[in-house]
Amino acid sequence: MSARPARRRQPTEVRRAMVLEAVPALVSERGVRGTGIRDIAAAAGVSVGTLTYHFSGVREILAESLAVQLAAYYDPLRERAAALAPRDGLDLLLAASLDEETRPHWRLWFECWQDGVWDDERSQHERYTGWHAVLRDLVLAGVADGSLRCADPDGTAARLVALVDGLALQRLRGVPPMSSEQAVAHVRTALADWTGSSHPTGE
Amino acid sequence: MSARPARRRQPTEVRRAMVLEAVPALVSERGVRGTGIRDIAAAAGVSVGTLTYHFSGVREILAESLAVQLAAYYDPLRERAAALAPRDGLDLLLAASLDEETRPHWRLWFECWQDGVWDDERSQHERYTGWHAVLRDLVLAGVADGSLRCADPDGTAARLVALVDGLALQRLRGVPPMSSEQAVAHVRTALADWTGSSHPTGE
Amino acid sequence: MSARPARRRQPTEVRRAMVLEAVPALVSERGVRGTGIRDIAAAAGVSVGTLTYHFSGVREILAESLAVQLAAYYDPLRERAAALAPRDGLDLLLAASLDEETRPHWRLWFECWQDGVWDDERSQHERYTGWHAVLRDLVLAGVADGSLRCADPDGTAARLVALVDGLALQRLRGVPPMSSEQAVAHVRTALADWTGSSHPTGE
Amino acid sequence: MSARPARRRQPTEVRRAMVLEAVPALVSERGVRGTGIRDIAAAAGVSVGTLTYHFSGVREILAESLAVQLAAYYDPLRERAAALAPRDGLDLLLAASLDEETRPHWRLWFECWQDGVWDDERSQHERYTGWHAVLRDLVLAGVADGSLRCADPDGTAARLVALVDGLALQRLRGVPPMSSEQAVAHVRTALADWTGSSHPTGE
DNA sequence: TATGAATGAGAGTTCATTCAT
DNA sequence: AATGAATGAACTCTCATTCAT
Repeated sequence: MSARPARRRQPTEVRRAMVLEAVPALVSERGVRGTGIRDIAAAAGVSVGTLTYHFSGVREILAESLAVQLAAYYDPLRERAAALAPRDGLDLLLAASLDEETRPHWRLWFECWQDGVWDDERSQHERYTGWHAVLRDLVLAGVADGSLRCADPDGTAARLVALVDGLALQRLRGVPPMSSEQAVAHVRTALADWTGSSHPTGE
Repeated sequence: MSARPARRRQPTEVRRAMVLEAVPALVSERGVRGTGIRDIAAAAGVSVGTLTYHFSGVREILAESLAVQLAAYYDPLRERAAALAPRDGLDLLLAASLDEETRPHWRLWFECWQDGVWDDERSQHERYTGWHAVLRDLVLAGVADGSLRCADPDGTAARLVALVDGLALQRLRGVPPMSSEQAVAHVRTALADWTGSSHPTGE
Repeated sequence: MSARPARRRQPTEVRRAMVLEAVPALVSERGVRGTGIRDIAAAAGVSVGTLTYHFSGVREILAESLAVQLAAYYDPLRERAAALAPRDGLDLLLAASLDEETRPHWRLWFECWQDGVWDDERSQHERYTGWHAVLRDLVLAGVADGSLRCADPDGTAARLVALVDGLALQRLRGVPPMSSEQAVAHVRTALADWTGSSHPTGE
Repeated sequence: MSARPARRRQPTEVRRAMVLEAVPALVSERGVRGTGIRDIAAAAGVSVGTLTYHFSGVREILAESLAVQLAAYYDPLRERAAALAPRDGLDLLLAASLDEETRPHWRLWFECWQDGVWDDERSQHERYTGWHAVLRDLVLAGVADGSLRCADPDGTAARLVALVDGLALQRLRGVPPMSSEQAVAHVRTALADWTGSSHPTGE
């Protein structure tokens, strides 16, 4: 509508943040491959030159975007989980990983990983071993306080991570269709089977 | 006269098959994104024109190739499984899905899916509902013959599919590292927990 | 005038030659820096894609063009010189290096050298040590047959090369203006002073 | 308040001079082509905006820088030469043109000329006709005082200029390699041959 | 049926210049 | 006087597709 939004100057950090905000929706819609620097520029309301001024290139934009996105979602979640009893924290984390709103996260995640957006393994390692460690620690804590029973906490955590990944992937794929509720139910069933925990919400 | 003998003329179906044979090795090495029509032409020993003559485009080549590849792997496997007792057939299928040699399959599979190589959902649907149905039927058969105990065969099958997907994905990703043996052990543990089956090989 | 020249197919070597022919005029007019792949495409009457199909990139086009150009000019010249008496051959070579038509050659040469169009030193080395050797051999031959007197043939050749380069550069630069005739006269004067030879044409 | 102290305000002429000082080192290292306005800004410790405020553009910066640079080198040299006997002054000038430290000068010079950094011919004309005139005047003075013998002072000066240019070019090019000493020896040999002067240092 | 030269849109990146602050 | 964010045209190169042969 506006003829020209006029050139608004922003400090680098602000502009970077504004751009990064625009990316996930784009990637969620068109995929990493289909998201060019010109698309990002249009979505962010700036010129391509502005993007390469504030970022080293498309790769950095995507990588940063993903990192920001993941941190924004998981960090508060982890804190909320830490405030709960181990069994409840575990349930919260697993259920939240598969709820309706996480779709863009998973899409971004799988696509970035596949495209090798990260040259270094830092982020990947961080995300995965971090995620795995959080689950394992919660299982251990649950075992310690007697709310969970589990012979092999490390293996259990690995299976939970894989199950969540697989369910998320299937939901992303869309065939066969699986609702968020179904996915969460699946992971809760597995958790119950593996740790003797009954569903906290089912009480 | 010419030093280079003209290429042999082949009926379409023959030529198509010859081309499709050359693709998986290529994709396994360079990925779907890195495999161009020129690469395929060179690997198949034909010209690019020949490819677009026999196929509608690069997408069709990749899609067909994947379908052929998967069928070549899973069809005999299914038959072997069908010849066994349900519990053993189930174990065979799950273990085979994660053994060392399946890496190229998984790579091809994830990449093609991600890149949206299939416009129609036919292949995907076929693969996934087929795969899911096979597992479910085996679980049902095992319950029927008393070798397995399972309240929800459909849900169990869904969880097994997801777990296998997740484990394969993690193996592909490489962080944290997971051996084929570990992956198989994980899925066998889950199977035992969910169906009361003990590992056939562990007897 | 023609709406579209229609797409004419040419064997690679033919097309390459056609493209290479178009380059020197372009570079002579706009310089290496100002000559983009689009300019070359337009001048050669093909699309940019055609250029990158037949060449690995802009660098190769420029490098090849220069090599072809230099060879086309100097090779016959060398042969003609070889057929003459040493003193006359030397004179022919020096005079021809500075005649009117060599301007594009020099332009191409200086610009390509400066822009580092050649990564390898092959071409440079070939051109310069070859050129230097030819002159030196002629001086030596002239000394041998008594038509030239020269204590240091190698040094004399080096000075002649430098003088020709410097004169060509000045003509290219345009300030102060120097005609081809003046340049040739200068190099003949130097030759006479350094070898005791009088001008063959001046007799 | 701010940690980073605001840049000192400077009168235009002061700021211009400060910037121009930073350029030659940059160009000597990265070449004219590789020197962008951002590089200059960084090297001079100012922002890009400051550069375009004080200069009309990058061309002007390079052109000015070259002019300053050349003047700084040659003006004192000319004065020193003027204080000597003509023959010795001539020798000083020629030898100094080719000594080891002049490499950056020549590089700057050739690159700027090639890139057409100067739109006007002012600087070029100044440099070249000035240089030529200085040499010619020294030859004339040498002839007048009997220390040199030369029938055509103007032509001799032209040849000396060309020879120096050619030798400098070859040294810059690096193939075949030529030391500063060799280059100076060549020009002295030529000088001796053309003016009957023996080397002042050889006495 | 087979070829491979030709195409051109689109990719990411560079960079001198502009101009609001 | 000084800044640095913003611009957009121009660059080279990629590549699936087209089509004359």
